[in-house]
Amino acid sequence: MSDMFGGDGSSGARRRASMREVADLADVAISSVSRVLSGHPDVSAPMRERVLAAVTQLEYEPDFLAQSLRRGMTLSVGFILADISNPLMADIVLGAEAALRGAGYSLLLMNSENDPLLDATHIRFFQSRRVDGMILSLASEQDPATLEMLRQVDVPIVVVDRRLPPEIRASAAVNDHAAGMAAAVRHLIAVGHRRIALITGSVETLPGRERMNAMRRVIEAQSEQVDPIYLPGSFSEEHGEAATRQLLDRSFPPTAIICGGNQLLVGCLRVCQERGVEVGADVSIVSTDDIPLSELYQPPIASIARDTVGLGRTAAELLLRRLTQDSGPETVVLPTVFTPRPSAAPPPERRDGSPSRAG
Amino acid sequence: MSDMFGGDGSSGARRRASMREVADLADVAISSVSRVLSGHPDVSAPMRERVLAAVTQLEYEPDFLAQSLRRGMTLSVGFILADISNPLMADIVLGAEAALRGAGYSLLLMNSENDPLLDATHIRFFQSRRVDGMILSLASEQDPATLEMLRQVDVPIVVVDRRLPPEIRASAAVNDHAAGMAAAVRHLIAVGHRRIALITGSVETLPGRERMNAMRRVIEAQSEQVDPIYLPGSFSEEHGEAATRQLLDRSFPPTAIICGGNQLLVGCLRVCQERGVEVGADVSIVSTDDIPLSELYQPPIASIARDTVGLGRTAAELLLRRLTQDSGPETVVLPTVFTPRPSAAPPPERRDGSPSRAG
DNA sequence: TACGGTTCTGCAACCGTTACCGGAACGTCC
DNA sequence: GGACGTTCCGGTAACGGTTGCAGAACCGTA
Repeated sequence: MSDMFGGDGSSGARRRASMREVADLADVAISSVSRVLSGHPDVSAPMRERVLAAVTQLEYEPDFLAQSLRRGMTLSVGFILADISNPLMADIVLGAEAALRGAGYSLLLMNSENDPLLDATHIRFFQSRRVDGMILSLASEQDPATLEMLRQVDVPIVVVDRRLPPEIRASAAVNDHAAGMAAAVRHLIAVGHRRIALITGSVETLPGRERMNAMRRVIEAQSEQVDPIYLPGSFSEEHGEAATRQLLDRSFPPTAIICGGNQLLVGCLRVCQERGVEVGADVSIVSTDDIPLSELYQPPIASIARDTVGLGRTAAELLLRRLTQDSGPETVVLPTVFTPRPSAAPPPERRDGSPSRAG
Repeated sequence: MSDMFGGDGSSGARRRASMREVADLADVAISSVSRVLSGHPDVSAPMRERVLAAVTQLEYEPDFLAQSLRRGMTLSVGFILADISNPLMADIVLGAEAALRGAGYSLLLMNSENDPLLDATHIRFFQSRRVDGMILSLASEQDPATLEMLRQVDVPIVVVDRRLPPEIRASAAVNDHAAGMAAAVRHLIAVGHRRIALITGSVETLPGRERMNAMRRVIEAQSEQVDPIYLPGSFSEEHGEAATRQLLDRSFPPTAIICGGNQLLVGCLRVCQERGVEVGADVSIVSTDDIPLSELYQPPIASIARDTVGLGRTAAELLLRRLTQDSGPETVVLPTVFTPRPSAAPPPERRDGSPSRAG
């Protein structure tokens, strides 16, 4: 192994050179090396030459760790989300990572597995890692431990699709879930549905709450008599399945189901197929957060979509703004759009106001 | 702001306490605090008491940065992948992150956007960040700049579904793509297909190469006359679309298409729908890397699946083994399984004179 | 009492940088 | 020629920890 060190320098793992060695080789003080590398004006041309020559000869590269310790910033951002395997989250990370990378920051990623306790643990962990900021997609907006932890945080925070008490001073990148949901519900009512179910995730998150409220408001404002069914739970395939089963088991099942999340949709479709319920005929389906499945399914699934990559990018930009300028917390609201597709069709003929499946 | 510091300690962002302050409060030397916290045996019970009391009172938490600098390890792992928004990659990250987190490590994530140049840049960057190890899913196994960079790396490397020259001494977590692909091709031949196309990604990655080679081997070993078409390219929806178009435009289009990647499948299905080509009837389709779409599509898509989360976990475990014990590089091969589904059906009757099994 | 052996604690160096401060060298002007 | 201002550079104290080493205090024993 040791024969690899100080070899011809063309290959093989070499020990990293430190500033000290550069200084010795260039025969200058260590502080001068620092000045040259950080672009300080007080350096003469000849010295800069000598130092840079030594730097290239030794392939010196500054130690980020030491720099961070000294400068008091790490150029890293902590990112917490429930589950990276959710394509929605993955897109958000994709957008955020690219934007942050462009600004010289890197991303520390942790999954909370939808557990508020893990959220709190991770936040504390990021603190001791000295991240310069955090982007959070919390499992719950209401968990006391998490909120208490957040109050202790002394770096800028940006939440994605969440709303936090103002004293936490978090910026927020959110979607206007109400608009898309309202459009979807109005569409369903317009084509004739009178019994509409919403399967959604935790009401302790902004999307869960807003979608439910928006649907409720639309239905209340409507002159016709519409019968809503709300089934909040978790953003998981399991809840999608269980809720759908429960809906189909009712003596008067809904004629339309809105799935508030792509995992819920997967569970819902699985049960529909299992039971031989024909989507777009026996039951209409609307989903949120377009995934390939919604576009390519037969019939294509109507959905309430949004620019998820853009959401991540926006979150990163909000954080960068707090990091570079020291502005206060801001909130950016991005649109959602409802795209009607054949899965949202008129309900089957009613014969007696009872179970609609003609079989 | 300053009124928040040193307040009642119940909330608000406080300045972090340093070891110095803990030592002062407990009236011991700073080194004693360190010993207590790191579980050194040379500490008397009364001193431990005093120190721990001070620690809780000040809510002291050690600075990871300083510890890393001193100890020479950061407990962090760099992870490079092409694109986190690919569910396959996301699952890998999910598995790896959980395993690493369990061992106290955290994940630094960067997307390479399928650009080998970015791979090289990120690797260098991770070096200066002093990560303790790297997990890589490289855009190309053959890019000279990347390989040269990798030779300079002095921490353990694990590649996911890639193979590197032995002098780089990387561990590898790979799938046995050949087995699944061979089973799929044999199945297609058995049900009567004689013109089979493979749309796949870059041959500069292990899955791309292995899938192609496996198909070639099966066809050569076969007694019947089978006509293969290979369309390597990139793992993207665009390539999936373009390749499918090209296939369908042929005067004798293939009766079966194998998509070597979920993004390719999306592109392929999109074009099939666009052209009104009926999957499982006009053309059979097999895909790799099960996603919800393959299971729920009508007809369900036959696929060559694997445990992607397990792949990520395995990669993490391989890395941990190198970090804790200092064993040499190892390779772990995980299975792939072919699941026949209705999308892989016998070919339609031929009119062009070539043999066909009368279904 | 003198001695050796434990057990505990503090000092100080060090990890690799940055930034402040002071001083040397030089030029300029009266 | 002395006072003063620039320009450039080196020394050194941090940043917040860890750890080898030396020494103090205490014990038992001869």
